[in-house]
Amino acid sequence: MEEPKGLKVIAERLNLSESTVSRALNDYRDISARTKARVRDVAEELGYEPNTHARRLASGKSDTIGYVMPKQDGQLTETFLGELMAGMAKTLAGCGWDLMVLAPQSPEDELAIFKKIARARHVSGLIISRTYIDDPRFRILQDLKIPFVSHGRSNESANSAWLDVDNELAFVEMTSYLASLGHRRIAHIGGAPVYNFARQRADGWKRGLKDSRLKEVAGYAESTELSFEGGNAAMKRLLALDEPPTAVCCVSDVVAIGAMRAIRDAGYLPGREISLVGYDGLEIGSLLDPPLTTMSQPLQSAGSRLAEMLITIVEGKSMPADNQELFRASLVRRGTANPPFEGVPEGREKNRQSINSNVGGFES
Amino acid sequence: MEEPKGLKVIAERLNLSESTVSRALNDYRDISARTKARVRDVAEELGYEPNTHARRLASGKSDTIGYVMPKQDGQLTETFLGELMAGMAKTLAGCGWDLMVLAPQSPEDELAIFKKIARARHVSGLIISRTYIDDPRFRILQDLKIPFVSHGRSNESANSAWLDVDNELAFVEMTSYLASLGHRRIAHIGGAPVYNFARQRADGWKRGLKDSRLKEVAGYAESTELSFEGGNAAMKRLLALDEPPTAVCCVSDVVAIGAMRAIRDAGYLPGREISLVGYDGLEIGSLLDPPLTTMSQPLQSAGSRLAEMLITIVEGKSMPADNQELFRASLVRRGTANPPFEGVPEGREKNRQSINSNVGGFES
DNA sequence: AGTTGAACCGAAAGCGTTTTCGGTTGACAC
DNA sequence: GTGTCAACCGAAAACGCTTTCGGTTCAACT
Repeated sequence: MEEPKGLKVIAERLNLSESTVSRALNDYRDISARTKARVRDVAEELGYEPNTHARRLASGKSDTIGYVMPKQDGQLTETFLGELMAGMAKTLAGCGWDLMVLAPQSPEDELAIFKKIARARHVSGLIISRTYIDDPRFRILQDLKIPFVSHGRSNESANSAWLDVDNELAFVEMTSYLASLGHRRIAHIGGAPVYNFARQRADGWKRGLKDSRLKEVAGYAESTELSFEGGNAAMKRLLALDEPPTAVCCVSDVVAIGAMRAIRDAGYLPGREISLVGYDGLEIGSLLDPPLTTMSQPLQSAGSRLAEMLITIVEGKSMPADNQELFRASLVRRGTANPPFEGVPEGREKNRQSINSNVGGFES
Repeated sequence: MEEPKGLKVIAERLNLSESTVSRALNDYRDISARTKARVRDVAEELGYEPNTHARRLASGKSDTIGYVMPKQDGQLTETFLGELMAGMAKTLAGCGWDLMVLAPQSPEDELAIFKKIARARHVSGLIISRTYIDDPRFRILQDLKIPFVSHGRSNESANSAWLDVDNELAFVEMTSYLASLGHRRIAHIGGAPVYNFARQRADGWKRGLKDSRLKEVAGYAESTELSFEGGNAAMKRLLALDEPPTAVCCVSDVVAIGAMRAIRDAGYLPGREISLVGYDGLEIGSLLDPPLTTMSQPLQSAGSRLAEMLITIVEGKSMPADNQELFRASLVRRGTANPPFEGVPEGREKNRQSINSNVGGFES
């Protein structure tokens, strides 16, 4: 009853040897075109599919890369995971590679996983994300000789492969944009300084200020956790200053949304008394009132590119250090960044309420 | 230079045969405890890690399950992917299994993937999500004899394994809750009727009406796409009715947020003139003003459970039909569901603005 | 003393590929 | 005719593990 599979049957069918069939299928060039065609036909007809494990055992390759999921510390921050992984899986599948998900439960667990991979080699490369300024994983992976590319840079990433968004540039642009609108008191709500992107963004803000010949006011550099509450609390601190800022660059959309809340609670309107720009390009930002101005980063394509880079590295076609790419974020103008407020009488509030709102108006 | 690995070295070290070592490591019971201990010690010392491919080839098992990603049709809907996959990966890793991501680009592509898996058997089971009322995948997978469990039911799921949230019950509760607040005109904004969950939720709404002895008003059953715009448009249609509803059950949080917008644009306040309940428990809902009342569903645990179920099925320890589980969603009371509006004079709007707001007030 | 049967271990046959190393052709030139 | 060189293909050895099938030993029971 069990229909025998494998190279064997197709070899017997054609009076060829298994090795010939194998090479025909793999397009070796010492097999005649005619034979290749015959083999392929029969393979097709039989619905032959090579046994992955046998192939990988024999060839010593695993054709599999792993994605190390960042620790789950919130719901919103993971919005990008789906897109990123879809991008990776898509291009990997195109090359016949597999995507394996690794979800370490702790740093020790992560290390154990790395070590296991280094020995078993059933995964030939890794993609890591959420990099720290000083990220031990870079050294560990290099020492273990596990090919990898990181989504985000680090102090340790000089010789390794990475794909990053130019966070600094994004925040330079963001800051300059606010300055060009006329703002002179521009603050920054940043993330925990262990994250590399947090540093980059803070640096960008500083450079942006400098470019616009603005001085960094004391107390304008806030740092907080990447959450709604964090943004909320940081904004409150900014509002409590003697001279509160008129515009704020936020390290993420979620933080910006928290900040919006604080602004509202203080009796102001985000985008009017205080302008605000977020980062991430979360779709949800466009549903707010007013819709959140933000910088959006490419995600699907990042996943796709990460996969491509890793494949060429694993296959030895390029060196890690030759695979370093910077993507650009782009400004999404919505409703929370406007010229500085000019003390319009209270009565006009109603008219400004839907300022720059980009969501469809009421029709009927 | 190449340090030889494998069972061989550890066998030689102990003057044992490879087969004995293998069985010792796999805890066969015809190996003495003493031998097992010795073997384990040496294995430990050498940092031995079995070759996954060889093991899988020899044993005929793959210890891998695949997760079929839903088509990417939006950003927000994928919020749950990260959590779900983390849950799966976590429990799989606990059993030494791997999680592989499959991202079909089209229905045909999906079918091709299924066929390939059926032949190559390098993945021993699948988890699918986003089920349709009539979902061809159930039959296909059964015909191909690929073990699977679905996250969500279907008309075809009677004999297969699934894990679902009791969508109907959730919407019964949601509707009853609104009725208990005093609402008598309760509408529903549902999703595309191809999705099984959309039907279940609509059914729940209807049953909830009946339970509360309310009649289904003509025009109160809206159906729309699962997006902000969809919810927005549907709500507008409801508002245009001669007798608009005083409360609306929304098929998802995103749809509810769109509906909120329409309510605002019509000059009303969500949760005052018109109450609203969403579904999904998205964290972002709590950041809105007023914060969105919603039903939240478990996600991490769902992923975890899905994985567990699939493993027992793949290992033949239980039948698919014996693995059908219903989770419950729970009501998250926030600010958009309140007793019907009693025509309070316009002036009081300011006071009601932050009704039931659950976000921290202004302190300083 | 012979039989039985645990308890423990080794030999060897796979598992389904890839890949190395030759071997056999036939053509073509010398 | 002998040599040479492509062009094709087969035999067989890996790859590193699992698992079946026996074989030996030794205690315990007739």
